[in-house]
Amino acid sequence: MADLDRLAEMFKLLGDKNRLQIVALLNDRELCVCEMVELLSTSQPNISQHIRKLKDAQLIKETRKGQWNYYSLSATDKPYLQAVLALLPNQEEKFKQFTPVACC
Amino acid sequence: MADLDRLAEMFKLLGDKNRLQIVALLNDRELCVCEMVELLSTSQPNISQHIRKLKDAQLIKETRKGQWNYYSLSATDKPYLQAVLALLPNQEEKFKQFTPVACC
DNA sequence: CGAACATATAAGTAAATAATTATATAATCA
DNA sequence: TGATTATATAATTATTTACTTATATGTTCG
Repeated sequence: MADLDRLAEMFKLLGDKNRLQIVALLNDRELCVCEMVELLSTSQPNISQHIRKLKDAQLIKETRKGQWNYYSLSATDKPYLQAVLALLPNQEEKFKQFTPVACC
Repeated sequence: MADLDRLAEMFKLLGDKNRLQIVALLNDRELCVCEMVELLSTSQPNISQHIRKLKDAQLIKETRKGQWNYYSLSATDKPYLQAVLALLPNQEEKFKQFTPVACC
């Protein structure tokens, strides 16, 4: 596949509000699924499915800690990704308003 | 709309093979519709519709020259766009293989 | 072991999107 | 003016995508 096509694939992946929000949050710190559910106010399966797409594209990686799956950005030195991360607005506010729920 | 949402919108717009190709080509030089039809090997209405989306988002601008509509990148100093353009692979090869058709 | 919890996956549904086909508009030129 | 060319728009169809609901898997802990 041509460079341009792969770039389009990446843009498509990031061209979703929820997925881009996940990437932006992970740019600050790693998170488990239930934290993302809280932060994005959506359902657990919805988060899990977006995560899978990001993982399939190797944008994020998973580390299990007990019963929790934590996710973090993977290969931040990967071509393109660094440039994209630089565009993301800071997510401090999101975290400030965030009161961790029982699960995590 | 939040910064992040607008960024997602832009990624979605660029997350299409054909539209990204158009932007990449326009990064080299302005083109009329029939040239894009040739270069992308797709139908004229298909090109026109992608162009409309790019124009609505003010990524490209139109200048009519006689019966031809030429398009070029608009406001290349716009936030984000410059960073995105820097990621685009060079399109020289595409132009080399391109033999302009009767129309233009 | 079995209940409770965290997460993933599968199946189904609804909405959005791209592409095609058909038609309209606008400019040129004989 | 009428034919031709370039392009836009509208209508339709097909595909893709996101989301929901339901269920399965894996871990912890009594």
